[in-house]
Amino acid sequence: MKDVAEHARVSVSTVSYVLNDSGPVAPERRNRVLDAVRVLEYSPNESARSLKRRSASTIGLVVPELTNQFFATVAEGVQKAASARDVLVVLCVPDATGQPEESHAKLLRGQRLDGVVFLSGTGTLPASILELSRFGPVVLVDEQIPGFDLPAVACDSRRGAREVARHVLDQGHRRIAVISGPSALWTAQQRLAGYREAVAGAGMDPDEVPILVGDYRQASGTALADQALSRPVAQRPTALLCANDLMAIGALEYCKSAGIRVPEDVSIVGFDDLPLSSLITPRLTTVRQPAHDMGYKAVTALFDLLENKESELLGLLPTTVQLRDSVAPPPAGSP
Amino acid sequence: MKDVAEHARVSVSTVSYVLNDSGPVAPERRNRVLDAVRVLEYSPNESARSLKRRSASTIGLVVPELTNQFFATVAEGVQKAASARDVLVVLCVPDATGQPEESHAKLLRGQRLDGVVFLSGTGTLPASILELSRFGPVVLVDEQIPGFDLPAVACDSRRGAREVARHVLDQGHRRIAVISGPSALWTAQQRLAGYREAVAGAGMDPDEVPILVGDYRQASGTALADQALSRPVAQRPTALLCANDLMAIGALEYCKSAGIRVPEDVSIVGFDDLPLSSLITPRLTTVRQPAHDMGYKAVTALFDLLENKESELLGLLPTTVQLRDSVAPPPAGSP
DNA sequence: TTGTAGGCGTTATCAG
DNA sequence: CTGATAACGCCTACAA
Repeated sequence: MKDVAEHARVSVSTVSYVLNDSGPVAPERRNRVLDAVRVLEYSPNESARSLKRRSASTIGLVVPELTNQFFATVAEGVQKAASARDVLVVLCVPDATGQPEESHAKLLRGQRLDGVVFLSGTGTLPASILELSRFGPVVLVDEQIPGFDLPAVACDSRRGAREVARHVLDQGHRRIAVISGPSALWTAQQRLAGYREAVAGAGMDPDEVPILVGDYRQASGTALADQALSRPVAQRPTALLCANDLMAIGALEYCKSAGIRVPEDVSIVGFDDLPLSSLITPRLTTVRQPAHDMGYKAVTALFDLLENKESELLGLLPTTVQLRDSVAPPPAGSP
Repeated sequence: MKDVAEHARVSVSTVSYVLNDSGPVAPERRNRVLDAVRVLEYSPNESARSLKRRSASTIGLVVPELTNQFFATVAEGVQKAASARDVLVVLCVPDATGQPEESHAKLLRGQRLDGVVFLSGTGTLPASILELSRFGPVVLVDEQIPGFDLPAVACDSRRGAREVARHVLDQGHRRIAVISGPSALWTAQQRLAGYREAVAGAGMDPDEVPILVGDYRQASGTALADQALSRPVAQRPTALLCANDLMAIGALEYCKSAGIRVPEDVSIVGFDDLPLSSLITPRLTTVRQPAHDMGYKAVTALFDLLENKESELLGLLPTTVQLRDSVAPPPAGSP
């Protein structure tokens, strides 16, 4: 920067004024500065800037795994929103082993990050998030922590679950099983609640619907489908409500290997609308979440927070049921 | 830091010595410092550190899109390798619109990033990469720029392509078409070369194999499959060699909609082994690339570069053919 | 073994 | 409108 100042025959402060237009500069000298910048290919040292401004123009994105396309989509939304503000996004994939408490908190403590977008997804411990939020603003995506209202951007899982369940019930299904997500997760609770509402709405007793608790991963869908469907045909559920697509796909795999036809013998629905869900056979009936939007909005909310703007982004984003091929009326002869 | 020094009744330099063990400190005073750190929850300001050390302990990861699982997997490898070194990863998804030259170069210029791992994938302009590499070390993943040997971590696409093509030929296929990737891309060239080698190896003339050039995206697979297969059955290819899985999936979609059975009427192979490729029906025969490894190795190479270690990671990583259901012998009666 | 002081590249304050 | 100058928080000779 000193070089630029010399080259332009002005003082460093003038250079600074020009670069941030933070002060009045005579047009002629401003041009001299701009020229010098170009000639010398100067660009300001961002570390020094952060040091002085006490802000890093960088946010963190905590995500359990990128290979899950839902997370990847949210991440893209986050990235877009951040780069629209000229802010960098640091990718944090918490190590499965080890104390998340520490590793997360370290992120914000060094002041390299101004805030964090937290995608808890497969059930990180609330403790580690709370710890993190002591050191700076944190916005949760797709999850909430009941009792601690951290700012969160989520969507109306409950409504989506209710609607997709209603669709299944409307087809005539009465023997239904739920493959739920980890019960500690808000989304899993919401979806379950939605399913139960629909069941109640159809005049059935929600308590009679078997709930199998999975972990949102494909393998658990397979295992639980086995568990749900391994019984005499007359008692076997004719529809499986899966709390996410990955488990639904696992269930589909199970059915394929067990010779159970979908949707002829059993209907299956998922939740998330992963891109691959419309590629598999049968195409999965599911609930679309605005994943990209959620990421984008989370960043917006984070910046509002950083500027004390008190933006309550608490309104839930809408979900939309995607009707596809994995649902059909129950086989003839089932009650 | 001054606070810590006061609390521990030592000088700031002692604190610094302790924190980096960059100087001898009496055990008793060291403990006092460590205590103070804990009590005050002190952690060093990383911006100041970077400023002084002229290195940010941060690398950039440029990736065309995260929703592509191949990229996501590489990204996870990058993340792992970086966090093993306590280095942050900044996610850069170049804006489709706008000058990549500028936006990329900006990354390294501000010295917030020590280096960049560049995942060119769907064909970013070499110019923008070259521009970037003027300002700091850049390691390419999965691509090379012929003529400019930038350090690159890639895998042996050519061999994989040759082997999978040979498998198809071994099944008896003789009317074959290739759905290739963008001809500017090294991977596309390599794969095409591999296919041609296999064809020549089977005693056929490679120049008689029709080459349809796609863009590695699903839609182009669909369109080109249409083009390749819309002809009298007697002349229609019995096998499609697709240069990546996405296009193979597109081709599969086309076949499904056109009532062409895979693999009974036409065999299809892909390249990449995306997780979803074994989920679709029929399960796709394809070539696995060590995506995670490539990401990991790229970071290793980048750090070697940063330390002038001259690590030539030019050895190509191995690929492995995944035999699955989308290939069968050609229909009876085809030459 | 410990402390003091200077500087890393910017920005902001305050005289001119 | 412009230019010295003092921080920002840390590291590191160098001196004690």
